[in-house]
Amino acid sequence: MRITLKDIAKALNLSASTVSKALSDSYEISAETKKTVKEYAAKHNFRPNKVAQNLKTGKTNTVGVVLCNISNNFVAQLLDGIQTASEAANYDIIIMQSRNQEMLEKQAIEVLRMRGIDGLLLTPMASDSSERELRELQDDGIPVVLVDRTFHSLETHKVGANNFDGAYQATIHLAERGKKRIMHITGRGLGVSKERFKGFLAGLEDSKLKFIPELNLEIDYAGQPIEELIKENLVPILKSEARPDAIFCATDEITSRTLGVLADLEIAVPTDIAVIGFSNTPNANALNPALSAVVQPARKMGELGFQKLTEMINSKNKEVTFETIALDTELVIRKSSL
Amino acid sequence: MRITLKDIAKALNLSASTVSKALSDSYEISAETKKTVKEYAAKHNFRPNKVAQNLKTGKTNTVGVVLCNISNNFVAQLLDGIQTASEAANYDIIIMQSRNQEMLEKQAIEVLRMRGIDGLLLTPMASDSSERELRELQDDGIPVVLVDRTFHSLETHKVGANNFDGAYQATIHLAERGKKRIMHITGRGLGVSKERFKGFLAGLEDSKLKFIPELNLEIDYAGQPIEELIKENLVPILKSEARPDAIFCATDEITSRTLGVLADLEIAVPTDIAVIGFSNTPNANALNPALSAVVQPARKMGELGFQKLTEMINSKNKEVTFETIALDTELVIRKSSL
DNA sequence: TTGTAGGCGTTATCAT
DNA sequence: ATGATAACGCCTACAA
Repeated sequence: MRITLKDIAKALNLSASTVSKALSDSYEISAETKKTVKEYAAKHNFRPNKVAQNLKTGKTNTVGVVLCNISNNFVAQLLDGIQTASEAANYDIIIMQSRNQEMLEKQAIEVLRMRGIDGLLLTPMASDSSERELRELQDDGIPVVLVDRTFHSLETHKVGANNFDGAYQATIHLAERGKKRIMHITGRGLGVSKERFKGFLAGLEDSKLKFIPELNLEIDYAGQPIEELIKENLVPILKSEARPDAIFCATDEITSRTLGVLADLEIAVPTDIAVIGFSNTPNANALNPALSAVVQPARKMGELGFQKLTEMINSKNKEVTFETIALDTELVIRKSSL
Repeated sequence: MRITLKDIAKALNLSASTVSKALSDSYEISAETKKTVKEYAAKHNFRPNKVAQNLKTGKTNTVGVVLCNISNNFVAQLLDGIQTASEAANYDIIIMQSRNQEMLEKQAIEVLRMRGIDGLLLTPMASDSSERELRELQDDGIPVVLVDRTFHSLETHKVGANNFDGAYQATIHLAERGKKRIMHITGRGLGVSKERFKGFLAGLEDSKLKFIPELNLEIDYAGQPIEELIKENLVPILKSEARPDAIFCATDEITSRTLGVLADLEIAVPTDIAVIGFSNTPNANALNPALSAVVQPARKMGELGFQKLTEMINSKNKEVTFETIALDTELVIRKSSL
């Protein structure tokens, strides 16, 4: 069984407090005692009970991370950045998924709160999701930083990508390649996609292209089989007069799926239709064809978000002015848009 | 600030213990008192402090999950299964990544142990990684279940895939398609790949094909840029007499990367070389070309692993005979191997 | 330099 | 039906 402070104290004929102090290298304790205690502790593989420590000190040295969906490449990379930063700062992180369900998001926040964390990193589902829970957390003195979804209404630091500009650049690129009829596919109700749509429109405008309503497709993510949905919606458009010569996909998931659909339909990309989209897939060049993509600086976003959070944790009760940071995306041109 | 049991007690002129009992619906408490207490608690948004609860009861209702690398499709799906099962069982899970570093694996286990968990789910890095830490956990009465990497030496329940058979089937498939010179690419030191290699050899043998040593490539995962490594090693082989007419890739990562490399080299798949491999990518049909794959039942594996774990948690001190379960893989034929 | 006592928030036991 | 008390493992004044 696990050994406790008391056990050590008893074994060495010391008091628990002496042992505690010895282990934390208190100046009050003699070198000799420290040595004895530490040796004994090491030998018996003593580990302080964090639960008890937490209860006493109120500090957990742990940051909670609630992500919408770890399977997503972008999110996985974001997490990677968070983890890198947390290791450097010597914090533990507890990861939870909301799986794009607001109930689970709320629940995850609650669990973390009850369990004890020093701060929370969150990619909120919607612009006002879990607001109450988040405010309560803040009222308890636990800072929150929002990542990716910077459109959320909570007042705090937010770190995301420059979605407008990413979409703008991709659109300009297509226009420069001579595309005239550019389709836009996005997910319904995703906050980030709003900015991307604006960027798309601005790109069209600056390229003297008109926005074609028939070529604007909004997929409802909630209805499970995305690929089916895309296919159902896309086929009639491709057969119609409105047939596009390029597609801009606003999200990671949609980009890959659209490519899959086009491959299924044996539509040649980019010959028949050029494709570009937001995507952080690490396999862009194994896709059919190699994918031109707007890449988000996911790792950096994670690191920066974490950094902002620890800043807040370590500067309690100071007044801070909150920032919203939009990191630049990168346009990586491969074959699919040429 | 957060409200505590005591606060409620004070406010209602009750004792803390009465409040505690009322909230847990103890039969000792009158309906009326229960009602008052619960209403007050709800109104003031009381949440029991789990840390204190844990300290007292020793139970955490939490399971630790240590995964090697969440970015991997297979692992992400595994996690999905674990999470589904944990939600059903009303357990919280704490996810940590070992990122394929044994030190981080040990550390993650330690953190979880100190923090308090009722059980651990682990995809161990190597066949004897973190053995001491795991045994200690078991000695503390905290059960451990190993997932995916069933070759680990710890005595406990293990849930993985039938790697031998998956590889065997893929190899047989290639042979049936008339392939004679089948290459094998795998990762160095990955435990699961050993079984897969055996299956590959058995498949060759049963197809009356000989194993060609020049067509056996072992990639060292640790050295970062996998794609570069594959390319470096593959190019000379493709130019040589030994040129294969098919490739069997033993891991998810290698499969995607190999496809990317072949695309870069403008080698036509499957015309020039057929490809099949272990892969759980959700974008198999967006790849170039649509990928034939050995798919692992990742979600099921996660669910089953979690289930085994809760079984152990709830049947403490009973003697159990440990099983090692090998779930069947699925061979999904698409274009790349035809 | 070391020890004692009290408390973090909860629950369990034993009174009342 | 309710309350007082102790305890979980640790930390920290304060006392010795």
